Order: sequence, then C-alpha cells, then structure tokens
Amino acid sequence: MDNFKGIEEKWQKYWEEHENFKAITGDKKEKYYVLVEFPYPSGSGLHVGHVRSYTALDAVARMKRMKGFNVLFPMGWDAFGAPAEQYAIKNHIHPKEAVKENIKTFKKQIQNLGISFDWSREFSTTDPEYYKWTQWQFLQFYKHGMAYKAKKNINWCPKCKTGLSNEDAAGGVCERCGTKVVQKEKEQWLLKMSDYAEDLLTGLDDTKFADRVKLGQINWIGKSKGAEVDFKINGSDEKLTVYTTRPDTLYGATFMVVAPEHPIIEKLKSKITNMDEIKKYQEFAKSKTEFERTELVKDKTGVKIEGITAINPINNKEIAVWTADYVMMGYGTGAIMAVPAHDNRDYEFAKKYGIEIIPVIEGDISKEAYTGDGKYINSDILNGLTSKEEAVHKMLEYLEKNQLGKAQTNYRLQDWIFSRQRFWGEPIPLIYCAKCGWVPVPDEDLPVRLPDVVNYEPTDDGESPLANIEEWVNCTCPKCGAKARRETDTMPNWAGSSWYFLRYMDPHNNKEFVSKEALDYWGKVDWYNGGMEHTARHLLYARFWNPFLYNIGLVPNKEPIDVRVSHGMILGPNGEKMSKSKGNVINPDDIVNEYGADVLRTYEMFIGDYEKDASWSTNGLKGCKRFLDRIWRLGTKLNNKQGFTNVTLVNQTIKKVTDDLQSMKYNTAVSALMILLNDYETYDSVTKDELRVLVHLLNPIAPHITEEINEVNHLGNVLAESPWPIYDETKLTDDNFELVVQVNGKVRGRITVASNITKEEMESLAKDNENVKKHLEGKEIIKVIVIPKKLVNIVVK
RNA sequence: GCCGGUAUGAUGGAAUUGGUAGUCAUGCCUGACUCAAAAUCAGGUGGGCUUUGCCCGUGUCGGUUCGAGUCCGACUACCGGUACCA
Repeated sequence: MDNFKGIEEKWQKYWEEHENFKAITGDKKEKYYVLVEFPYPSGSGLHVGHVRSYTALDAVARMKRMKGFNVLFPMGWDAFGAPAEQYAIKNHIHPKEAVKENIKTFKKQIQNLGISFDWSREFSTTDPEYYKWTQWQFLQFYKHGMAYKAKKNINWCPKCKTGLSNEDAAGGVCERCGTKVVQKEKEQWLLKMSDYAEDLLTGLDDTKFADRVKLGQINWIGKSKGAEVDFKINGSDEKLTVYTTRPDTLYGATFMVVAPEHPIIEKLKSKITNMDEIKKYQEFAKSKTEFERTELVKDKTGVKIEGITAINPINNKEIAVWTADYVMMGYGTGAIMAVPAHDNRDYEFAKKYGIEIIPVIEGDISKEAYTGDGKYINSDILNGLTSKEEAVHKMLEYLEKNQLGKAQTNYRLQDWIFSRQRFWGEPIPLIYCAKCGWVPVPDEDLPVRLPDVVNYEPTDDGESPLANIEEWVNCTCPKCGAKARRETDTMPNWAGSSWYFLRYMDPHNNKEFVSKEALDYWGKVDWYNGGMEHTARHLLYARFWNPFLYNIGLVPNKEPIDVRVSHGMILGPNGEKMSKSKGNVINPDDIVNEYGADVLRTYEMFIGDYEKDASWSTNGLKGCKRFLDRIWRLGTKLNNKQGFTNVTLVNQTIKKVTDDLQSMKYNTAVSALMILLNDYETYDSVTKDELRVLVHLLNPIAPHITEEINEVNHLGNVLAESPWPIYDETKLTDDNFELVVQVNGKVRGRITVASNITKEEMESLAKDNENVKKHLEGKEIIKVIVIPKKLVNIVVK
C-alpha cells in the first residue's frame, strides 16, 4: 500500500459530504458526549501526543456511533495566551492574525488524521461571539458577589509582567516562562473559589474520575481539620489567633511565631522595642522570592519581637513572640503556636535559637520532634491519655467551653486571582466611574472587544497594555453617563476553558451562552480525556465554574463531567520528553506523509498502556504498517463462500475489541486483531464475512484503509454507516480445551479434552497421564484440586 | 519530607483478576525468492542441564495458599505530583 494518500482524502471527503459525524441536538437516539481537551494552537504545530489522545477517543466515538448512539465529539481552540501575544508584539501584527494562521495549520493536520470531529461546532475562545459569553458569565459571578477586587500580595512574573494565580506559579516559577516568581502588591480581581472548597471535595463522589485524578483534586484543595486558639498579648487588649491541627499539644507551646507581614506588628509597634531590627527582617523576607523561601527549608531565620509577650491560654504561661518567614501570611491566620517537641519546623527553630522544649507526649525527641502517638504528660487535663484523637477532642471541648478557641477547618485552596495584566485575553467587562464605582458593562454592549491595534507593550508599572490605549479605555458610565474608564485587566487563560464543553452543545447561539434544550439534552460530558498536567488546575477551575452556574440555575448538573481519564505522554525515541533543544521531536506530518494516517493511528494505539508514558519507536511503527499491508493483501485471497472458518475466534475477537475500546485497552484491541489476521493467513482462502468483520473491528482505529478494503472487495455497506458487529455469547468457547495437570503446583502434563467434561473425568484423565504417573509413583495423594475448564492439581507427599 | 505510580525476555508490552508466565509486536538468528539488496514468505528465539524430560526464572527479602507476576509485611530503585500548609 503506497497510494494511501488518495484513499485518505477520498474517505475524508466522503465523511464530510455525508455528514457522518454530525451530532444532532434533540435526536431520538441516546446521546453520548466524548470530549478531548481542545489544544492551544501553538506555532510549532500538532504533537504526536495529540494524535494519541485524539485517535483514542475517535475510536470510542466511531464505535459508539456504529452502536447507534448520537455522539457529540467536538473540537475547538483555546487560543488566548502569552505565546500568541509575544509573537504578535515581535512582529507588529495583531495576535488574532497569528492565531488564525496557527488554527489553520492545526486544523489541517487534525483533518489529515481523519479524526471524526463534528467540525460544524468548531469555535475558538478568542472569537468575540464566544468570549462575549465568557464575559457574560464573569458578570454573573460579579453580580452574585463572587467576584471582588482586592489589594493582594500576588505572584508576579517579572518577565511576563503579569500576575499569576497560585496554580500558575506552582513551584515558585512562572508556568509559562519558568522565571522566578516574586511577590508584588496589586489590586486584582478575584473569584471566591474558596467558598466552593467543600463542594469541590464532596462533588468528587458524583464523578467517575480515575483515582489518581481524584487524588490530585483532593491534594490541591488541601483540607485540614484543627482549631483556632486565641493567645492574649500581655498588657494589651490585642490577641493573637493561631491555627493548629494539634490543639492537644497546647501545653507544649513554648513560643509563638507570626508571619513577617502579620498586621499585629504594625498595630503594636509602639510597644515593640526592636522595631528597627524587625523592619530589617521584613525587608529581608520580602526580598526573598517564594522560590528561595522554599529552597532554604533547612536554614530557618527569624527575629524575636522584643517588648511584647503572649499568654498561653491553657496554663497562663508567658511566652515569647517571634517573627519568622517559615510562617506564611496566606495560610491559616498567619500566626502559629510553636510546639518544638512535637513539630519538626518548630523543633529546628527552637534548637537554632535556644528556646525551651517541653514534651507533652512521651517519645524520643533527642534528634527531631516526636509526632507520633503516646502517653500525654505535662498536660494537666490531658495527662494519662494515650490517643491523639481523644486528646484533641478533649482539648477542643475545653477550649470551646472556656471561649479560648474553637474547632476550625482550613483549606489550602484560595480564591482564584482572575486578573492578568495582558493584552491577549478576554477584557474584564467592568467600568469604573468616579461616582458609581464599579459598573458592569450592560449585556447588550457585550462583548467588550479587544481593540484592533498593532502596537502595544506590557507596561513596567504592572498595568495591562490596554491601559495605554486611551481611545479604548475612556468611555461613559452606563449608570450615570459621566466620563469613566474601563477595567484594563484581562482574564486568565483558564477562563475560556472553564466552560467550553458547555458551548459545544450549542455553539452558534447568539441569544444565550447555551440553550436550556441543548443543556438538558446533552447533560454531562460522558467521557473527558486530557493530560495529567491539567488534572489539577483546569479540572478544578471547570468544576468550580460549573457548580456556580448550577447554583444560580443556569445548568442542570452540578458536576459537568462523568468520567475523566488521562493519557500518558509520547516521549522521544531516547525516552526523554520531546523538545526542539533535544532534537528528538517527531512531527506527525512526516509520519502521515511517509506511512499514512492509519499506520500512525494504529501504532499510537498499539504503543502500550494508554495511561502510561511511551517512547517513540520507528520499528514499532513499521510493524503496524506491515499489519495493515497484510490485511490489504488478504483481499486477493477471497473465496465465494460465506461464514467463518473459526467461529470461536471471530466471536472472541468481537468481544475483546468491543470491551477493550470501552476500557482504554487499545493496545490489546490491536493485538487481538493481529491474532485474528494471523489465523486467517493460515487458510487457503478467506470469506467476505471474515474480511468484513476484521476491517469493521479495525475501522475505529484505522478508518480510511478499512473503508477502502471494504469497498474495493464489495464486502458490504460503508463501515461508518453500518452497525457495530455483535458476538454470539454461546460461541465464545471451543469444543475442546487444554487441561493442565499439575503435581504439587508444577505443570506435569497437558491434555486436550472436551469442554463438557465432568470434574471426575478431568481428575481420572489427569491421573492417567504418563508423565503425571511418574510423579505420583510411590507418593501418597493428599488431595486433588479440580478447576473446571482449566486445571487439575494433585497434591502428594 | 509527604502523596501517588511503576518495576515481567534483547526491546515495547500481555496475562481470563489467585490457576499453563512471556499473547501480540519489535529486534536478532536460520532458510526460501533474488546476480544482489529491499520487500515478502517459512522456521527459531527467557536462562541452564545429564533434553521422551528436569531445574531456575516476573526489582530484593520474608509470609499466606494445593497454587502468587497477581494477596499480605518489610525494603530498594526509578518516575510523577506537591511542599516550611502549622
């Protein structure tokens, strides 16, 4: 087969003309919604990794259609973001032009693969018709008090000159460019995602996400149960509230630590006698990036705040207050009670600065803090207890009764910083009026379009490039008509992707973001595939966005996604991640040109466990080419007979492929088809039925060549328009099977016997076997285990 | 550090979920076709031995079981996520 190019184009055209893959909203057939994460159309084109997941879900979509489902399998573009903006700045063009070019390339590449997307539903997050509704939904957040502006110490990327969410700044470096993130105080729009922390956690029960995906969500939300305890400041009305997960160790608190930014320092500065030293320390802490703060884990620093002390509420002991940057302002209350005997960080700090260590639980604290269970000592009301659970409970009861503190749950998940100081994003549709304050842009004026300018640069003072475009910024207040200014921040990249799967249901609606009919009909995404790298952030944002829409009555389901799976990466031939600098990039276009789309698709399905990483192998690719060529040649061996030579194998293969495609075991599905082909090749000739079932089962994976084989050999109707093969439950097993005989668990004989044989017959046949007899000679049979249709194990002494 | 995951021939990987370890493919070896090569086809291919057969073998050590790649306990290595989260 070397004329695959013509064949591929031919069938791609056929499918398009016959609208084989069109999803119809409201159709009587049962719906099935298959979704792959839409790509960011980068300048470097499609990656072989895209081919893997698109083919995998294409196979599912194609099979489901043949099984009679109304399948929604859409594709679009997530095209806002930094690379397009950088490119545009450099070349003095509008980013929308760069995006248009990239989308064109991507689309052509994907179409060349024959993926069965319903292209009539295509859109880009950068289309004003789309981002109109992203803006509209932001205003719903705003109108329901879920969006607010606040002065925040935010993660700031000095290179991109923009603020980043915690999620974007994971590891202390900018997700986009890898630059160290610094802290900068700025007014930012935030969405109250923290309100949904518990919902996001419990909502997981309503999904069928893979365990590793669920766990990623749980870790990110970071729920912890503990207590808030109030410590009085000696000789003052002020108190210091701490958050602790170990209220049971309260008797062991020998000092307190507040974050350098903690407001109590400013409040009590008149009492503090070493303010200069503390100011210096605050500067020092601020100058450190988040990254350095975490790098210096081993070397703790801090300053004792002189002039003030605190009172431990449980025993009225006077203890010192320190400030140290190992306590973060952003978590809990920004202040801790330090229990060096039972917390490793406090232990290190206390050792370094010579602070008293009092154990309240028996255990070895000679080298590090003891964090395990044990007998409580030095703890008055807790003395003698041995279980942490009990001690925590008793302490909480005491604290609440005496109004010294209360039980408190904390989440690592914080509000979503929703502002970006960038040009290429959805403008935040709010207007600032000196008289009326923040005023939403009226619905009828949406979308707030990005201006059509060619020159803009990020500003050094941290404002969005939009701020310099006066004719865009200046406007009138929708409320009072006075002169006003637009918000110049834009939304983060994750905004558009938080609801795109809803838009696919009704992509051309210009009256609503999605019609209720479409929402009711399509419901949840049945099967969502994406990369592991998006399971924390994107999935969390989408799952936050959707329950909000649900709570205000706009969507019918709280959880938008039923099953979420993630594919493994395709690595370079050397086992490393593909990258230009390593020179190990495989371009899918080259493979399609040399081997054809079907070979590439088949190979990527055969490469290994779908959920695991796999290295590219050109030899493996060639093997798949051989496989398809051999099927093609089978067409020359057709006879005029009907039916199947090996009925059992055919039925087994139908079952295997059907099951495997539904459970992402694409590699064994291909292998089953290879086994079937190997069997066919031992025949002198094959029937049309035999060839037809083989190409039919392979069709979801290699759609072009199978349609062509089907057509040129007149095997039957166009495969894409034919019902999926069904197997006969009664014909899955042979008349015979190989009985394995073991003696003491070791295989000593194999006998081919009839399938309907009784257990007794199995046992006597087993004992009759020549080789088995040898091993039984002179031994006493203790027992015999008979597993029907499998084996007999004779235990001897 | 913590939380996950993985470990099977020369290689990618199978294994009915406790029942024949190594399906399938790649690579390699041998042969056929060819002047030759490629392509194709046929056969072989875990290690060892005293080869009708036997012993060993799924990261290491131990356990449960008639029977363990699969279950349990301890460990090692690699990969991924996350991190002064109190």
